Amino acid sequence: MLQEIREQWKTLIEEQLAIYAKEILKEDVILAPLTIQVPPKPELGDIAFPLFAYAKQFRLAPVKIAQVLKERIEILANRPSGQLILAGPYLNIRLDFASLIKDLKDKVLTEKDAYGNSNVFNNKKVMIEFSCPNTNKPLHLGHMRNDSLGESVSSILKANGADVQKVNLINNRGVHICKSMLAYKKFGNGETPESSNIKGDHLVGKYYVKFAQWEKEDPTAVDQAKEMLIKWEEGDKETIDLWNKMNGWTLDGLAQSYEKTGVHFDKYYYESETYKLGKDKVLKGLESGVFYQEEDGSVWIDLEEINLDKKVLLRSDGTSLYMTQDIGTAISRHEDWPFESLVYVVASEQQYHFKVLFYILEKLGYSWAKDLHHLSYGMVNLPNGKMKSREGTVVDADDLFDNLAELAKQEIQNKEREGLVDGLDKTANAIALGALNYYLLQVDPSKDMTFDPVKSISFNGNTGPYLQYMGARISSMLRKFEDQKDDYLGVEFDPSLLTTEEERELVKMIANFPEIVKKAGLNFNPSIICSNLYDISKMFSKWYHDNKILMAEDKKMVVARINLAKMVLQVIKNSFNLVGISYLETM
RNA sequence: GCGUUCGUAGCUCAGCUGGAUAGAGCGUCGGACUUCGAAUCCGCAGGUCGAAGGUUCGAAUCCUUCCGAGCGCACCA
Repeated sequence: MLQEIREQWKTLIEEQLAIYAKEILKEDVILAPLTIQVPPKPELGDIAFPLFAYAKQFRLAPVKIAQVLKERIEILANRPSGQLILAGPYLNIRLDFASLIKDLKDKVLTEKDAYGNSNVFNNKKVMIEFSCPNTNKPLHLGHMRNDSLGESVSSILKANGADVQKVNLINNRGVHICKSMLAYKKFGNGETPESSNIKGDHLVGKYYVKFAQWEKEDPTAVDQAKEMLIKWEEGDKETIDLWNKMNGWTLDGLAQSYEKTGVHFDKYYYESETYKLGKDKVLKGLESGVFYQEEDGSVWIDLEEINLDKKVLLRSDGTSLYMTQDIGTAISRHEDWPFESLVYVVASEQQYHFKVLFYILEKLGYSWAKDLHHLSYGMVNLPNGKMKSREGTVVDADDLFDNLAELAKQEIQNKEREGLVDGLDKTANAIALGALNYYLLQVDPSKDMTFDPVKSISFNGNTGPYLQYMGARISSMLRKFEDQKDDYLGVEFDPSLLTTEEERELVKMIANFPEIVKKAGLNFNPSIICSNLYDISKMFSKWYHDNKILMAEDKKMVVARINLAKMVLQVIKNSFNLVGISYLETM
């Protein structure tokens, strides 16, 4: 809506510029397209068109160009709504708010949860892979950033009209899996999650750590793990049974973590099921000459064409590697669901891997290799550096979540709101999750971020709970209004009453929301939604603080402001859905 | 060494497809609740946007070089 008005003005001014140019220069010239901006201060209008770019061609000061354009446009009968403002070298527009608000209210309150959605992806089939845990240890903070991003980007793509399929890949085979199995076999004494009362994924993780200790004492440990992998690939019954048992424990534990953090998938893939296809494809590629074999039997690809070295695809003992199975996984995915785009949400440390993977698939002749995309996100670091499992500095996902939920619970109790809230634990969990998702998503995905376990997650300021609190306050106010609804029968909505600076800013933000959703979708970037969400919440908060809404003296004013609050709430709720924050009516 | 990403306030981050005076939050200090929810709001202080050149009417934003940091370049995943 706002976008249409901008474009209309842009077109009109460009037309006038062209006419003006022809008068001065006596010939047709190509003019640079007009740029659209937002003025830095409200009194300068709502849309800005800088005219510097034309000064040279016109041989006139931009201030003069602006003046002439303004005079000429003002006498035109047919022009878009709004008023022209001269601001030096800028030609600005002040929007006609009354008509904008009227249309906006109808649109937002009719479309409701769908307000802001677009169809820029035009039903495109997009598969998105994220999470991808190993079955040898529990989830940590790094996985949480991955999960938050995966869920959020999926929601954002759906809101932009994509047909999204969320997939997970369980990394359940490989030497690292054998390590925890071997340690369990040696030191486990038949311990189970039930007997030890340890969550399955944590129990398996315990033996992965144990392996690392044992490895230091026994130099044959790694070789033993490799032997186990060979046995596993041969289908040795004892090995497979142990593998099944321990994987089951881990997957149970992961399922619980996913449930708590609101992570869901349409389909699960398992490396154990895809690596064989990968192996076949590598051997076929060897036959067709895409790959080559060393004397020891290992299979390689030469990456000289893309200025890289060479990469091993099958070990000399014939077992598969990470790359081998990823080739198989991609191929079987395209067979299962012929995607038009496949997005891998994987940390930036694997950029090399994906560059090579995409190249290999292209060399193997898959035309869809060009539709593969690595959504690379930055590392989550701790104040003193990287998380290291060996140094015990890994932030465990379950612990972190539980601590946050506990803090939220205490906060509710401190405020003596336990009885007012819709379930203490339920609300505390929703607050914890909102805090976590917002914290992880507000940073540009491509950038590394620092997480301070002590200070990072607060419930005040630019945080998830702040946003939830704004939602709850609006919700509370609207409930009160509904209770007194009879007092307002027949009072019409009058948009011309919304004239304060905050009200105008709120209207603009509401009107601009669809653009924000679009931008977040095209850039695969939830942080755009986050900063917009904070901006509108903060603006609402200031407005609410300085103005009476439900308590306004005049009934018409109450109705006008309540409707604006409704629109703000709708945008906040729709934003919440895109970044994994629960909307709470009370908190 | 090669590749790649990044350097913005004490800390954590916006702003980066060039435009008007570079913004938030946290932290410090100070103010605002008999009034729609104070998990709130307001104010003070805090910046040679890593450095130097270049392109441009205009550079935090684009280009080059340098300095500094992260990540990668495994028969690990």
